[in-house]
Amino acid sequence: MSDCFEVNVSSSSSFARSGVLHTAHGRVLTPFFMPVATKGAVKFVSHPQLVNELCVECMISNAFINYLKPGLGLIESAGGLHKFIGWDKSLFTDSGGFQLILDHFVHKVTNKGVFFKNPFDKSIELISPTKAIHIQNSLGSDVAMCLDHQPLFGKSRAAYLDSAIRTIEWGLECKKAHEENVNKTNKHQLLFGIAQGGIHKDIRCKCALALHKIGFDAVALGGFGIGEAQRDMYAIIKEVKKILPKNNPTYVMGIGSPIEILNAVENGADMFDSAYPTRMARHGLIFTSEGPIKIDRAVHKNSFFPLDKNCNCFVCRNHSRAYLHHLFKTYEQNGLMLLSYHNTYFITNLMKEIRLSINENRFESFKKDFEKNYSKKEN
RNA sequence: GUGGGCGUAGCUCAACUGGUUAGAGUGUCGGGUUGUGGCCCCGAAGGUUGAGGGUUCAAGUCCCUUCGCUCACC
Repeated sequence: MSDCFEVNVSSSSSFARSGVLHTAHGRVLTPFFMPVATKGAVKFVSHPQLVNELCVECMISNAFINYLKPGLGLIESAGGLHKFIGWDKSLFTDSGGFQLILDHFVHKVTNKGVFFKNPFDKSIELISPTKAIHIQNSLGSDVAMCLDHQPLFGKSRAAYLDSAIRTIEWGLECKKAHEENVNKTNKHQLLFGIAQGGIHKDIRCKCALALHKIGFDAVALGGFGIGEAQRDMYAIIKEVKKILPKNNPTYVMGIGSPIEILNAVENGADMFDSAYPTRMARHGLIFTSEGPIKIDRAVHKNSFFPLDKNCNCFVCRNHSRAYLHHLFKTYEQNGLMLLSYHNTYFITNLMKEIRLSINENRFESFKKDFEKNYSKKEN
């Protein structure tokens, strides 16, 4: 366990806490949410918007996807992923392990690693845990994630146990590769392990503890948001928190809906990433303080109200639902841009308010008020 | 004017020699979407088969009349 994370304020009535994550590209206040920049860009949200207007301090890219295109050679020539994409703040990379559950990427999985199908030339290639680390070393991200293994939701307990054991074995290999490799572009790259085990508390806890003993900078929780009940996820987060040191930054991977984030924070989560806010924006589902709305619904066609009357983002200050409905229904790209902007603002603003409420020791009441408003369903 | 072709869901089209309750795509209206995908998935509504008459146990389908569109030739 490194000293990359420190807790500042702990809630007196829950596991919620605020703190700071230190990376080679600066400090990130926790709890925070990372927008997903799979190919080095958040879909439909520009870097200037992220930095200047949305105050995003950290995002996550995908090592495997960048490895396929444009390839490591080009990114190394540029001086690493930060320089290639022009991002001077903290940057995580996901190993590509999550793509394990996507049929069109995976040929087969063995103890050696994942045999991926390259979608561009149809070739099959082994991504071993070592290879996954070498790729992320080359990219030079601030935080590299181990290659992990997760079954599809609903598999047997035995399947979850197998994947947890495999994830630990792969974690050992990742740690070894990370220590041996002389990093070209980021000498202070952190390495996080990922605990698996589905909703089985004992498997999760044993997996998390084993990973902790390997000596990662943090143990994250993976494999959520794929079909399990939300209360099961919160229970797992709480159980894992109990057995890991207080200064383990708890990264709950793949989670991004407002209610889930609030409950995860209540149970001790410190960081999140998810394509959910931006993907939902592209699909027309918009977060508002009074619950999610679908902008393509006919009810918004003649509405000159903003998406969210309580939101202070550029879109809500300047545009009506009628306009955004029109852009969305006519496939105008600016519609996707404005909606993605709003959803990203909504989540980053939520995180800001969560941090503030924890620091002022009123997180529970903030959460209660938010949830009450969010379930109004008047939209 | 003469001859041919075509009129079926909002739109584009299916329906073998007449034979269950006229289907599909798209669009419309709902719901889903979480560590690549601008997609995709699920459900619902929507038809006097241009109109009128006839033959038949039975007509979107065959016959007659009529209206509309279209092509060719005068």
